[in-house]
Amino acid sequence: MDDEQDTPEGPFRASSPVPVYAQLADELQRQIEAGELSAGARLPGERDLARTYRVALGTARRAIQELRDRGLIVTTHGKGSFVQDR
Amino acid sequence: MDDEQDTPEGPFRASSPVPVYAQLADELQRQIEAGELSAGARLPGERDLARTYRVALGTARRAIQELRDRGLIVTTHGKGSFVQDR
DNA sequence: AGACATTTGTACGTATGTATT
DNA sequence: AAATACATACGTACAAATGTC
Repeated sequence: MDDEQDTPEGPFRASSPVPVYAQLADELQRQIEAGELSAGARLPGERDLARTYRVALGTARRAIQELRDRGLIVTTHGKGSFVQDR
Repeated sequence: MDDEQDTPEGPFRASSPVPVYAQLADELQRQIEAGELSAGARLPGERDLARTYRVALGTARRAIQELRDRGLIVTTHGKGSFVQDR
């Protein structure tokens, strides 16, 4: 079934006390810990994430920064963000 | 002479290999290390910085984030950014 | 070398929400 | 209640790094 990219995946709500960027970061962390995103795997691009989860580019970037801060991924200019080992 | 707030202070140039936000962070770090901003002192607000240095709000915020990352200041919601001891 | 596509980085500007005083 | 200040969220454009052809 190829119904995964048009599923809204979200929706994240701004009314939550948890910021949208943190909700997205949490969701991605869940995917990493569930093994849906394995170590070494590349995350979807910022724009892909923004589209998929219906958030602004800046919000997607903020979520990615959050994951970097949590030590879960490493980002390289021109390449993408990759899940860290451990 | 009170000519300090209308002096452009900058100007920072986007043509530099050093990003504008880093140029601003460097300038503020200089002021801190020169004692122009002492430990415990509050930095100008983000919007003040943006106006004074003629940069966008987001760029001023980025510079402040940079100083946080460098461990030079601490920011508190609703209060401001304060120079750290040491 | 050069062109091209993809992806992240920087910089701009605005509106609204939340915390502090 | 009001003023001030940081936080979040939106959207856009161009620059820079990477990889491929």
